Amino acid sequence: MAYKDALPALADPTRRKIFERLRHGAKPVGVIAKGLPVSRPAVSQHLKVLKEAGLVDDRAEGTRRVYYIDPKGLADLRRWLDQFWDEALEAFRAEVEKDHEKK
Amino acid sequence: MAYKDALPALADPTRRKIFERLRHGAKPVGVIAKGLPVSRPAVSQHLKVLKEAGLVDDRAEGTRRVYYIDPKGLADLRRWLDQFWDEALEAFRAEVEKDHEKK
DNA sequence: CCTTACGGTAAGTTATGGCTTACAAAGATG
DNA sequence: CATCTTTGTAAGCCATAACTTACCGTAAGG
Repeated sequence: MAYKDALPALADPTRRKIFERLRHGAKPVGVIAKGLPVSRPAVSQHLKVLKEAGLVDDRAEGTRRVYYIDPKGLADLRRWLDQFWDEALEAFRAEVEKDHEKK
Repeated sequence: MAYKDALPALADPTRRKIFERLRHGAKPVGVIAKGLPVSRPAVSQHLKVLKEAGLVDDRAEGTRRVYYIDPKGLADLRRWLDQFWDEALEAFRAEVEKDHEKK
């Protein structure tokens, strides 16, 4: 069910940048925001969306909040995609078949 | 590169319904629209977005346009996701490690 | 032909979502 | 304890995206 949240979450370019920045490891909000073309509060809001989608999680570290990728959301997305993949490919083969018949 | 179009395309719930309706085979616009809570022109607009994202393709059949899933867009999305998956999982393991150290 | 069925496009409206600035809370540091 | 750092939240603004109705082109069929 969570892919319904993950897809909109990853649809936004800025949010994708944030997400991709965490690919190699955890980072506090300030570090994530540094270099991005939006304000730090904007980054906080994006992180909230990503968290609600199960794509990231965070942990307190003093006054900082360290964010890292949560595989849960990614796994849900993969599951949905894979389930689709087989059926869609099969249907596509049938389509190509029809196309060739026409000629 | 096309995953950047595929993600926003699949982020919309109505568009996902349309896409999922084509999972098992091709359908003309009218059939797709039937049962959906939006007007037929809206469906046409959604199909255009899906097509530009490489997620569907269409073929003329008399006065009808038959739409079907194009594996191309789906494949791009899978590739992006898989590439992410390995690195993210590794980073997550390091995270859990740190968590346990704290205790 | 004339009409009917089908679907794309244009124009306009409205809701949503991403951004900003301002503010508040909570831990570190002297 | 005062202050500084780091972050989340609130309120408001604005662009965009999803929808509607109206219209047009095109193929089928009497």
